[in-house]
Amino acid sequence: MKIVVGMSGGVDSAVSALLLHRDGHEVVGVFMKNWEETDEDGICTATQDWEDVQATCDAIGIPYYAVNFTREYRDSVFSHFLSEYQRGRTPNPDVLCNREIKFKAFLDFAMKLGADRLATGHFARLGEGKDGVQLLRGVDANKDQSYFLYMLTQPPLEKAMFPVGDLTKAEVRGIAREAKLPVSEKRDSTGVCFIGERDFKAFLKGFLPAQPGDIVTEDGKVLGQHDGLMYYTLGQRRGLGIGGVSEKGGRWFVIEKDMEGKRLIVQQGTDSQRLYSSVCYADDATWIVGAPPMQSFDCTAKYRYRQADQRVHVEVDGTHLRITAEAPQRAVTPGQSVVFYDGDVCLGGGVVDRAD
RNA sequence: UGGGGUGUAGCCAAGCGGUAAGGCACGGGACUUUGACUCCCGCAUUCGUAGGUUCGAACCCUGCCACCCCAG
Repeated sequence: MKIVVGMSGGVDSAVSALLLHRDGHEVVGVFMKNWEETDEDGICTATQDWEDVQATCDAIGIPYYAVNFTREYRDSVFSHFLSEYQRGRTPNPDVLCNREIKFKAFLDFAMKLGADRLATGHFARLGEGKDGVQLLRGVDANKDQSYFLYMLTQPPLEKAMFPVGDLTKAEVRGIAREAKLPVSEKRDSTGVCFIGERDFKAFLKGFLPAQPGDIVTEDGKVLGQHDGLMYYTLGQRRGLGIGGVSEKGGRWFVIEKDMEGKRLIVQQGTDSQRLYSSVCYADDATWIVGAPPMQSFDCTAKYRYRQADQRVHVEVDGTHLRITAEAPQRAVTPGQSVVFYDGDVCLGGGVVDRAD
């Protein structure tokens, strides 16, 4: 088979390419550059990553290319990301990036190159179910990335391959080390995909102008000033700059954003009941096999990446969902994705609109 | 300017003669392909200020300054 491997410059995709090459496939490494800016230090991290991809492909002995989807990324991921923040919500750009870029624009590109499949270094697995291809959690529970792939549907999944999905991170590093891949010891990357780690608030400020307002308690007492509601998210505590207000001495958390009044509402203490909710409503529901298991069903869910599985009941109404959690959930945040699982099978998910 | 009170890090706040608790904030790190949460580490040679008493004071005494309260 001819397989295009999306190479990020990291170990996971490098080992993915290596394993497929060893299996005798015709492998082509392709690097995506989707963000043009340099980081705070003025260094274009993409340059280093591209060099790592070249060195890795040379070490494996496969050809490589670089493609640029900067425009597509900006138009179908970043613009939405900004408009969501503008609305005071907290989007997850990476779930969109997977659907719109890696498994759409990039997949199309791979197909044009004549590839049969597109492989990536995601820690997730694919399975065969009676309703089609299943998306499964990666074997390494600690690194499972199926959460970020929940928006994928059958067409892209039929072309996808996740070679490291049934390996642990330690095994991946071990393979890279044995094969003497140049990136075997490279540090795992975090931060928004393609944009990377950076001072998030400062980054947003570069796109969304400051709109100051009051930081107030539930009963309206003004505790301080904030520079823009969009820079904060529910459940957040750092960056508020308020302390020692009362002898209680607890930490303050954001419990609500009053967009009209430009007020950031905070509450003291970790036990703030206002931060918890059992019922939430989500939109834009998507399902791996194209449809929900039933119109109403029980399963487990993650309200954010890496959260422990939560028992929930889901009621489906078109693309709208009503989700009831068995245990109250902390800081269910509009814009974030709720992703459903049945055991190791990722069913799909939706985007939180509001929580009660 | 009569009386009373208080002045400890950015904010709360312990300390009451023996050589500066704690919390919040903040900074750094860990964790992490979103944003958060969480965890770890750091954070006053100095206690409004100037003197004095004492082997030794943030704690005792005196002057001054600032703020608060009650009287005017």
